[in-house]
Amino acid sequence: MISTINAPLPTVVSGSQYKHTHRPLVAIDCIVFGYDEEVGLQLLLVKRHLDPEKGRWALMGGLLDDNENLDQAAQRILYRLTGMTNVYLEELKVFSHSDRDPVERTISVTYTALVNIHNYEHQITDEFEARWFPTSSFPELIFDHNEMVRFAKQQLKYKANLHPIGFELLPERFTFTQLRKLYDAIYETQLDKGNFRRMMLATGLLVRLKEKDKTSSKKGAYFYQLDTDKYTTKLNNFYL
Amino acid sequence: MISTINAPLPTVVSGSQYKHTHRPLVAIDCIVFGYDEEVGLQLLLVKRHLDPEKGRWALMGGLLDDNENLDQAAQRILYRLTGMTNVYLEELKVFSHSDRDPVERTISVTYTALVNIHNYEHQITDEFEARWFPTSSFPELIFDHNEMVRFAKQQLKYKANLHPIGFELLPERFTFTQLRKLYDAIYETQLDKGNFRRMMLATGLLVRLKEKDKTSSKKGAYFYQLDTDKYTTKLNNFYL
DNA sequence: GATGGTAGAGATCATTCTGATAATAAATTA
DNA sequence: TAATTTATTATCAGAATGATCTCTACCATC
Repeated sequence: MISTINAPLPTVVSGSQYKHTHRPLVAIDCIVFGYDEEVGLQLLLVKRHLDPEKGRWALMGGLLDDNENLDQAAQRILYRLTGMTNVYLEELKVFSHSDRDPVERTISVTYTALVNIHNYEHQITDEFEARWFPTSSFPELIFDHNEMVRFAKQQLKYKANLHPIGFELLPERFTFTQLRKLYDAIYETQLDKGNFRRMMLATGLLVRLKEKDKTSSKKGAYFYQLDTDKYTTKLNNFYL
Repeated sequence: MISTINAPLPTVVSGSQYKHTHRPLVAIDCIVFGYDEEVGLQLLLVKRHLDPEKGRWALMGGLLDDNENLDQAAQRILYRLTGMTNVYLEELKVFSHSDRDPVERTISVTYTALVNIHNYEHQITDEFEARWFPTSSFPELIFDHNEMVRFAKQQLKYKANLHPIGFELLPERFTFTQLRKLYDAIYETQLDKGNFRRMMLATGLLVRLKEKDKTSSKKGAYFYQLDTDKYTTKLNNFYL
């Protein structure tokens, strides 16, 4: 049996506050994945700017403020530490081990995002030395941030299986080879060209453009583009 | 652009605390689903025992204490309000709208569980008037608890699609008809008998017993039992 | 004791999906 | 011209799926 099972229940209201002494800080940590064809799947990190562990690499994190919910806090924190705006962040999991932060009891709500690195090339600020690292090799992180990243990577593979996820990571126009290489990076494998093409086409989410990409082949590969309408309705209806 | 995006970042450490004034309460709310062949899918609720909204129906909720993480808090709270022990609780989502609790800023981490009602028939205490309600019609709940239940029901359908979930809801020995009726309840549909049997057998998770259930048929239906070893390894390997 | 009802347990069949492999197409280079 | 590279399409066998039907055991009733 767990040790705290006999701890007291919260007591009744006094005035306009609950009688409860334990008020932890609530933090948000953002795990942002990007993709680059040269270096593969990438993870965005910043240098921590406060003690303890000042100067070490960490996820983009901050504390929940008054008058904002967690989604808003995640947006704000990511913006203040990296300059990125309009990132689609999704709640991942709460990390709440009682001494995960040595300074003070802090629980952390993690958020994940997938972004196209090159869309933010010029937007990312240098203030906190935000930098991309390959997901296969990045520095040791503070606190339990390593565990957070491990969990997020698992979740990414899992979701990519079910959702036609990952378009966020590519340029607006892309070839099948580019798309397949992205999936290869996520799964750390090599998918079959023909079958991958058939599978992706079967979703009906791709629109073939007239132009071809001649950079990586002599024949030239058609550019494709996401049918954003179908894509959003598909994502939204997924839970039905 | 969101309104709080220019709010301050957390400041540096002073002594052994972060300089941050906003310390919300952290609550846990448990959404427990049960199943009964007579009445279908059920939801466990308790009468709220403190103001405001005292006496109204609510999810089993409480506040996070020192020296416990959220998983432990969820176990403790569920035990103190219902008497249930050893329930497999899973984190669902954090609800954090800044005025979701009128008394004081409180964020709530929700947990879900699936249990076999009849395993807890005698364990559930009367102290907080815990009661089962059909998921199709239960009383209006306090705060944002209705929204929490809605979200949990969606999630349940979604997961039942992918995982061979739901065995928690049945007695240890069950017939195919019982199992199918449970899935019918979750999906609010009528699945085909033959195909359902074939599908479930294909998972290799069921063991046929020698005995038959004669209550609902003259011929008698074989009892089946979950191969718990295979089941747990399957669940654990799902994220790989 | 023949008939029909009921619920369990399988069988069958057409369709689709999937993985693997091969064939074709278009351009470049040796 | 032949070889090479990458893109694209075709083919084929096996698995999975949905719909429908058959068969079995038992009971009730005429």
